Amino acid sequence: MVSVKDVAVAAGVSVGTVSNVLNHPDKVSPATVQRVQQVIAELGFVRNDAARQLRAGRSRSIGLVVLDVGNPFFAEVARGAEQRAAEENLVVLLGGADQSPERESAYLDLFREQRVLGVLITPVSDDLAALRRLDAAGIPVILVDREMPEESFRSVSVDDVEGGYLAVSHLLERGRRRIAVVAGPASIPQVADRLEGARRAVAEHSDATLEVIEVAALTVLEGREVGERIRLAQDRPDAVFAVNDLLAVGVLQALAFAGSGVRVPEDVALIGYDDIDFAASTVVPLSSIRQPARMLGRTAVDLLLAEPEGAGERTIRYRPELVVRESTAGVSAN
Amino acid sequence: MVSVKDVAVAAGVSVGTVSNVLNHPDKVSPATVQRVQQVIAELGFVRNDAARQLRAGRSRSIGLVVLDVGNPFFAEVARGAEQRAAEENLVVLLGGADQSPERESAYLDLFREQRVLGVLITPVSDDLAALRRLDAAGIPVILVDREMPEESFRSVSVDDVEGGYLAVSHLLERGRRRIAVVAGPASIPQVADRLEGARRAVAEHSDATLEVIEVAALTVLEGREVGERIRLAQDRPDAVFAVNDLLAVGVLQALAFAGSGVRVPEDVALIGYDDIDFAASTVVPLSSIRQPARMLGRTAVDLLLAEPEGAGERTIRYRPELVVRESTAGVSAN
DNA sequence: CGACGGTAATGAATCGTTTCAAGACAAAGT
DNA sequence: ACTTTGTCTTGAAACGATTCATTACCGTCG
Repeated sequence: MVSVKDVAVAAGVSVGTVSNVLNHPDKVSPATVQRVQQVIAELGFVRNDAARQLRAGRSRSIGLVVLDVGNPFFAEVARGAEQRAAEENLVVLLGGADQSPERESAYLDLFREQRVLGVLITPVSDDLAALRRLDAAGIPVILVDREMPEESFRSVSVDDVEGGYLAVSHLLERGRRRIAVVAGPASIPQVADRLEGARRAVAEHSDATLEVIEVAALTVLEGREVGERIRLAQDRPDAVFAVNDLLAVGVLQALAFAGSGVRVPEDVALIGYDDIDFAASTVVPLSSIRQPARMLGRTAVDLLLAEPEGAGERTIRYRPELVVRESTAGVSAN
Repeated sequence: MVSVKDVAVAAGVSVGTVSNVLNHPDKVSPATVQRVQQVIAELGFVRNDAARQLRAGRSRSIGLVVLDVGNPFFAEVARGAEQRAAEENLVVLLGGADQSPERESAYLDLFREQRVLGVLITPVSDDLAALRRLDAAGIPVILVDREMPEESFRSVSVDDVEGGYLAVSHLLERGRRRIAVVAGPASIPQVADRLEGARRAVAEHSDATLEVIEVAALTVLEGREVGERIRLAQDRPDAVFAVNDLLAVGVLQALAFAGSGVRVPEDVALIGYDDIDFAASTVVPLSSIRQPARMLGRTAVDLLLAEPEGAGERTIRYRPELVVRESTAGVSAN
């Protein structure tokens, strides 16, 4: 494997000069730059990043740990982070925790060994020890889509309480009163917050009721099962708020097939959360709460790169946005 | 930041011994191991992977470049690769090319600088120069979901010609004769092969016709537009084969909404490709061609890790499998 | 009692790059 | 002619972990 030394010899210059051609071409005479680059091309020299990092003391990469790579929302977040990082000539190491604290922790260890510039993470576990340890070791931690007011971590998130409130208020405005919320495990803070928002909206209408249906995972399949139960229920709700679009899509499939006897939105209105690309194009296009996913990724990188001390915001919170489509369209059922 | 040296001093041993505790604990007396590990814990020492790599000459990571991280099929492939890699204490660097040759090439450069153990890739471009260069530089390249008989790269793939044949044969068996194929850009080899398979199946029935509808990208949105056109067409086909599930879902949405005047599968049968999780739970559950996505990822890693010379297979080809659901169910329309 | 074998521990050399103080050289100024 | 200024280039040190030849030590055996 070709090293700077080989290049130096072949070009008849010192290793220092080769390095300068690579990193500070302005410090080297044009003729020399030319010659060295020629040799580099001929020999097919490629920098050894390990050596470079070793010298530099830190890497040029950022670690990103998300709950689930398969979830389009997080795929979007990752895209945003990558784009922003690329602009700074940095690289994103992407890890999917698949909801498992073990995998999350494995990635954190890895990132530590890699001396990443920082870690962007949507934590699964509530075990913050690992994160604090990173922080203490000088590796900044940025929380993504999660906030912890009492902690010192910087974060970029979307107001989930407001999102939940928006969703359910919208249903109420449409005249719905018997609201069901399909919620994932309450241990997930995003879920808890959206539920809280839903409760607040319902509290504003004395004649409205709220039923919470808890599921084990935020997947299409779980949503489908819940939808099935709703379809067959005696006292069917007239509106459903699913705390994530995957769940909503599942519910929709159970309700909206021909001959189900239930019409969406006429009989049951449905709203999801995240506004994944797919939501815009389900059978009955799905109303949803949009989160600026890509922006979340970009901003997380911004936050990481900002001067660590003082200056910028430490916590950025975006506001979610209601997107109305057919699944909640039409006049009130009442 | 704590280094082996610091640990050595604190534990009253030499750096060599600390290293041995880390890598060959059997060579060190139990008492010393104990003491050193204690100190490591106290000081919060974490190996610097850059230094380790530099010395070792190669890294412990594998590069994976896929067409699109957002596509559930590739998310699955990545999962498989990660699992297998983890078993060998290796790590997968995941890069999404987003269909862009530039991004693909950027990742390859990065992986080269990282001295990855090998690169698993589903190439976007036909420009193999970069891949050959990698190979020449001693970084093995494994093609994923793609095959190039005339090239020397090892590969793991699924027989796309057979898949296309299976799909369309199934439609023909159901009595359909006017087949439309919704195909992505023909420049994508997977697409071309599936189309080829479709042609072969049609050729076996003299009374069957095949219409090819080419789209620019393999997305739900594109599928939807095509579906719209099909719905309104004068001489509507009685069956549609979409070369990927995202397209199929799009087509389905344009056809299968209440009041569209078209029933699936009665009027138009529909089959997709990939059998993504989502396919099983669309409004009209989607028939599809299943590919062992996770296995593809696992096997790619296996291939990479196998003895480079001689011995094992160089090319592994899986067979796709027909999965019948409602979108092609029911008796023949004829 | 001395040689031997085996186990533990050592410390210098090494990987490939970047940095930086110092040197070489030429052009410009006095 | 001699200093000054500035531009290029050099070569050695440093980053942190691993390796390996060497040394130290202790108990055994002849």
